[in-house]
Amino acid sequence: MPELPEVETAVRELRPAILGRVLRGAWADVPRQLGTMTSKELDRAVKGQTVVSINRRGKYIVLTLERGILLVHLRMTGRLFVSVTEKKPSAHLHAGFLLDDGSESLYFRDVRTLGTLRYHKSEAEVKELSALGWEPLEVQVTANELKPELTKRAQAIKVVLLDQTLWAGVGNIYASEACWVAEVDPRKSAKLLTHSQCERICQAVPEVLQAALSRGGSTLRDFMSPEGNYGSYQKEFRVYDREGEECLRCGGIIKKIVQAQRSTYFCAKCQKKK
DNA sequence: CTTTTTCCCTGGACGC
DNA sequence: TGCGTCCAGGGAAAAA
Repeated sequence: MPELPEVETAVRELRPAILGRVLRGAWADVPRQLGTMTSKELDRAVKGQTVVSINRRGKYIVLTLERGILLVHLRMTGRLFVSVTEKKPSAHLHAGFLLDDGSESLYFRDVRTLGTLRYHKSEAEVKELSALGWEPLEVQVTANELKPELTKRAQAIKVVLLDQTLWAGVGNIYASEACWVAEVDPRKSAKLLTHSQCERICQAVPEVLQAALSRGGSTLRDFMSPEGNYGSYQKEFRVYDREGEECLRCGGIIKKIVQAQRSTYFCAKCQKKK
């Protein structure tokens, strides 16, 4: 569930909690989450390094250390938080980083263990980051810039919005919401969008993400920020998770369909403005 | 090359 | 109540 607003919320709360602190060691108990590195190698790699900065790129959390970076992706159920070091890690804790004198740890909890935790010696070598597209809240993309990108793609616009190489950080919830705000049919082939529709998509994507961020993100099932807060933007969803309910703009009934194996919610009555 | 499908994983909801 | 099935969805890998 964590998309850009949820990841940004996590980074903002984590920043004052871990900036400048020294990592004294690390452990992780799901090898798959570390990629090719073992828990022992991770421990050796981070030991003694200070956290220089913590930022977000797309849905990735980038922890910059003195001699490397730690790349964390929360995927569906991942959560980072700082807490008193536990003698015996409780349920669903899958990685931990001892801080300073060891009395506190930065923990990674992940029920479904789909999240990833990767250490790299430098940011330059990380292809996951270099492949990412525009940062929606940092660059205001214009229709003239978007149009040629969409012309290359025959997929439905909502599916294209999920492509991290276009806009980084847009996930399933906000892709549906953005299409509603832009009054664009999510099923429409990206390359067929009019100039006006491109303009509205360029407006809607950052607008929806910013609004969600200002509410601390959305909590549908299990998103919880590092400080233990729930997001509240789910109360303002216009289409997502509202199948069968009335459209707030035209009174039509919100439909749920499946696109690229994921749910899409939309109003077939009013999301067709040229 | 691009696009689509599969897979990873657990817990909660639901039908019988 | 208990058991089986489906679903949530991000993104890499495999398949088409």
